[in-house]
Amino acid sequence: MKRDNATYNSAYHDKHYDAERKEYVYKYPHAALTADCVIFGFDGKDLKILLIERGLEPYKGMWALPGGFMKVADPNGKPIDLTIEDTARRELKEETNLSGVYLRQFKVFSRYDRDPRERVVTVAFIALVGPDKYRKLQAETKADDDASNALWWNENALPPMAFDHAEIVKEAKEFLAEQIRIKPVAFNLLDDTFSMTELQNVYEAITGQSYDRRNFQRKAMQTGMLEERPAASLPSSPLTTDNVLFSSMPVEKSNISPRKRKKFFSFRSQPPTIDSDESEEGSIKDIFNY
Amino acid sequence: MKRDNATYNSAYHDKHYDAERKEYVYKYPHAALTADCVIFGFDGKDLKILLIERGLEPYKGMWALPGGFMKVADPNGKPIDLTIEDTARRELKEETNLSGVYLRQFKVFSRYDRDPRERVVTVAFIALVGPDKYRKLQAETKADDDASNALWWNENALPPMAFDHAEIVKEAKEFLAEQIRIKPVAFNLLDDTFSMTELQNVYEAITGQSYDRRNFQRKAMQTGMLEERPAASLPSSPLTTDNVLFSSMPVEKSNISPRKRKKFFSFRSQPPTIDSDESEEGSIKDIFNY
DNA sequence: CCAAAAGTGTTACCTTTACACCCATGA
DNA sequence: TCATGGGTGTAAAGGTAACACTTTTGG
Repeated sequence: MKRDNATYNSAYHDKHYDAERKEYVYKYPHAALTADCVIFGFDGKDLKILLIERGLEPYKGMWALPGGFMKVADPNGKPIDLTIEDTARRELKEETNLSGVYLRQFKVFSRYDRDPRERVVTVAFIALVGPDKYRKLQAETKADDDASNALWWNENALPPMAFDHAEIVKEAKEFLAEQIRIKPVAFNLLDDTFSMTELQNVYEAITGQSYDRRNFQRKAMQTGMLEERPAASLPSSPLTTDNVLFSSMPVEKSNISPRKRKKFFSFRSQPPTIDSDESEEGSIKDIFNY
Repeated sequence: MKRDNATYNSAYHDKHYDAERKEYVYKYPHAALTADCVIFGFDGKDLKILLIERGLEPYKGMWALPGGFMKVADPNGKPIDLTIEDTARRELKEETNLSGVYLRQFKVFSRYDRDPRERVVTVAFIALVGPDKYRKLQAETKADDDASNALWWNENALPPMAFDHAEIVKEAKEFLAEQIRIKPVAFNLLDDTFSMTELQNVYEAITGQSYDRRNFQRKAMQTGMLEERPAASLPSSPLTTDNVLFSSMPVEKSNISPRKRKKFFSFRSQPPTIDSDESEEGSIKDIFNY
């Protein structure tokens, strides 16, 4: 059992900044670090993934995930204190103008030959975008007609992709399918206010299963995480779009409607918690799942 | 919407190997990449975590997770094709002499100041070790009496740790607790043959809950993942240890024992699959869990 | 011999599933 | 008016939780 990495460990950090030539010199080679985002968008019915057309070699003209390098120092060599999450957030903003969206790292991809230029290790993220922002982004990229190089693709009909991005997308979908079973992440694919059908569509799109409408609704309400939104409090969305199948923010008809109307809900992050005491013994419902 | 990272992207890869000075020169600074392992060991009753006492600054004398740098090229500058997983596996072997154990990355830690020497980003892994290897390792480190710097710690009584390793361990425990609910990872904390009590102890240690013995057993068998191991086929373990509370490999008393005896099981990775047809409609049992 | 572990089954309760009809809305 | 979406309840089946006594094992 040799536990002595002394030489390697100490020497590894031999490095300096050559201020004159503006270069960084290391005793040992370093891989480059990037953040790549698999952005899932929900239009009310289907799941989409946002891809960007590459304008540069390698893989010029192919589609790729938004992403970029983690910056460790500014042009003067001064260190920058941004994490890999910050990097992902920055790329989202720069490449797609998205901000305030759910963002979560899920896996590191480090195959030796995944980038032909140099050794590049990437931290892959998923981002989740609701119908509002989905349509807003779609409208923006459409307006940007000369070089509209960002596009929402149906998650089941993706184009050939650069680097190992097809593999990253595949794993992102698996990760999302796993997460939605055990955590309330679906709400990040919805607007503040949404219909039960939209919620169900999210689940069906991600899991690939279909559910009984009534049972789904009952189960969803039983979680205590949903709050029925009074019709009067529906925010009116001035946004007009072209081909919207499921409007999540219906225009209110001067809020008089004595008849039945579609119900809307919002997500209540913490359940009413009227629970009384905690028992010592836990449920074994989930044991050996999957 | 500015999607043009052209300059940055192309310039980022300016780099070369100065063969004469044996140095690596980059136009942009690169972070160092490491793999750190949270090794969970199960002694038949409790969960332990393996830590290593640092022999070098920084944090000399403190306890830390086994881990090390991803090597990107050999001393002659020739590229090495090892992934971050390979790096974790290598460190496990070098620092603890463990091999063939369950290993899985779970999160990247990239805080700016997590290493005082240079910018270091780490990919954190969990490793799972069953009682056999647990005891073997404990014996080895005990024999190594002059500088035994590797130790199993009770997961609930850990010493102060170097770097941000306390945070990494905390998240590793959360990750493991999440995983065990949805995937059959518990078997990686057990030997090939184990008792039902051991299996239950794993679940109780990780989830922090207690279960009814009979219900647990029935549920476990219903999964179809367990195979009862005939007493005759019990492998005899020549390993002798000092203070073993739950021997997972009982010494056979010349395999004659007309009376009842403790049952043992092994993990059957794929259930008998005598299932007939798949229905279109899926279960909604798991919706909104957590 | 004693203490602690481990084998075993049944019942009540709760959750899940399957299923049909009517009304509202918009084309 | 016709097609589609969406609101609503009940009963049967299946799964979970609670529970006690006896035998075995090891000290």
